[in-house]
Amino acid sequence: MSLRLTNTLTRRTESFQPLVPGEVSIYCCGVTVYDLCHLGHARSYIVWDVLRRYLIWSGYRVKFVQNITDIDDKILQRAAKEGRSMQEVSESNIVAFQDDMAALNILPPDRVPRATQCLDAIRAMIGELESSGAAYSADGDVYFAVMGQPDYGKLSGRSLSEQQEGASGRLNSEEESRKRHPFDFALWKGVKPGEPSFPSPWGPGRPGWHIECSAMVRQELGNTIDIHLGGADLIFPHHENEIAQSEAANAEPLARFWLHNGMVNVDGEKMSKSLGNFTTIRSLLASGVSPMTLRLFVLQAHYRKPLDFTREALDAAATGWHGLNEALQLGLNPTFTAALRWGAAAAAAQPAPDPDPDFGHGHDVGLETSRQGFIDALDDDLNTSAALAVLFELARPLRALARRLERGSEASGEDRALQGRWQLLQQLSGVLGLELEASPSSAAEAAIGPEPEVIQALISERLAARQQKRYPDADAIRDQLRADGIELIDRPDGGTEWIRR
RNA sequence: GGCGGCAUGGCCAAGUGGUAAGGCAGAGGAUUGCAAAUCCUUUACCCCCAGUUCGAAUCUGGGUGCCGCCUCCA
Repeated sequence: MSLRLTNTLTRRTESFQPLVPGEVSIYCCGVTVYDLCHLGHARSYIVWDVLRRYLIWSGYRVKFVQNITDIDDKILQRAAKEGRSMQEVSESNIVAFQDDMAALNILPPDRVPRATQCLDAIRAMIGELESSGAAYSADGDVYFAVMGQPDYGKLSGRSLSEQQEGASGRLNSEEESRKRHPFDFALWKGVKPGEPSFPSPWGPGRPGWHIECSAMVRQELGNTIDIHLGGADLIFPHHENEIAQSEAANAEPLARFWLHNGMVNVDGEKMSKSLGNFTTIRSLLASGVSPMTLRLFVLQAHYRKPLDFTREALDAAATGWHGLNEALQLGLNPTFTAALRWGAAAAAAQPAPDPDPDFGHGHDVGLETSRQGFIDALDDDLNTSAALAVLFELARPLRALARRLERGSEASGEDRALQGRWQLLQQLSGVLGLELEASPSSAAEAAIGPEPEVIQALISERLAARQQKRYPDADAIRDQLRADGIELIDRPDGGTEWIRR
């Protein structure tokens, strides 16, 4: 079996084969940088990051382009409100966006074109569309004429005739009156007083929203790309219009596969900047939600379905990630690897660039089954939920082992034999971008709570109480330490360990 | 009004014809002075009605509820 993806264009799940064998070209619609990114953006980019990592892991050479819209009405509004220039607003939000993406372990795109840096390509394409009659200019604006495109609406499943009535009610603004058809959209907007502008054959102004993507795709990746990505809210009008422009200009299909991710909902409603019901990525991270928890939260649902954002679901993901993290610690924590005699090879193991076809041959057959289960899951239209189930099953004994070692147990020969399982878990987790984080007992958290000397003193006190069978006193000490986040573990040999929780 | 999607246990969520993955939470047992951890066991009339079929959560028709897009939005 091979990768199958649900293509919005055909409304079917189809077998994916790139145009050029071994190479995949991907364009992903990026953000308009007028504000910080929220969980909805995180979902989208996490999901596409997994697609990209999976393709790379499968052996493809992937070229991944993602734009940044740095000129737009909203940015101008924000700039006016804050007394800053459009560039200042864009720049600060671009930096914040890139920080957020890095924090979420999302691979940076190969190319990140910005609208303001692609004006030549944009103007060239508008010029072509105007010359061919696909677009027309009107009072310094240039509009795309949808009536000239017989297949307009093929992505979103709308027909112009059916939509006309509903749309006619919006013919009120000055801009609308310049359009020949209500669905016509601006390729170039003539400058208005007080706005920044760029020169063009149609007079000073700035590009419309949709044209930048068409121009960038052609410039960076060519006329036809393998996969075009974006949120489901972009299907209409943005992607529909991209198709119209690109295909009118190039006379070739824009993209072979159109993939769209579902929205993040809050109380059953879409999280969005305009509704104001959003939680930004950085506020989530600042509130103590780990990046990997966020990834797990997102990947537990199928990418095309709506995902409800609730505190409970996030907490469940945090606990779930904690368990996976414990298993991943096993091969990367020097104390554990020493106990298991796994050696440097284990610590150095990284996700392999390709699936190892020999894996499992002469090894644990169960591991090969797991590996294949993981591949089958992702091949099935990126069923990350099913892929995670494989990871959790791989992790279960590793996690148990890590906990036993943490509590001072000796490693058995059987434990040492789990190295291959750990390596597979690490490799597959990496495909989902789930990677080890500092353990909770890291230096930062160790600074909180009682000093080790104090704890030891209390443990001694408790030991005395236990020896005298004054159990209520002993338990009082346990409870007191627990309130301070310290858990006591009595070992069979009579010793007492403690860990911070 | 038009187009599209969704409804699975306490919560989240896979599963598209052969009686239901996984995560979180819960219960019982073993073990422990008590704990912790570990191990074992365990928790589903798949929104409703009708139909197709030997057999349906899964297909068809109808109904109900919810959501997205049709204006900027990942």
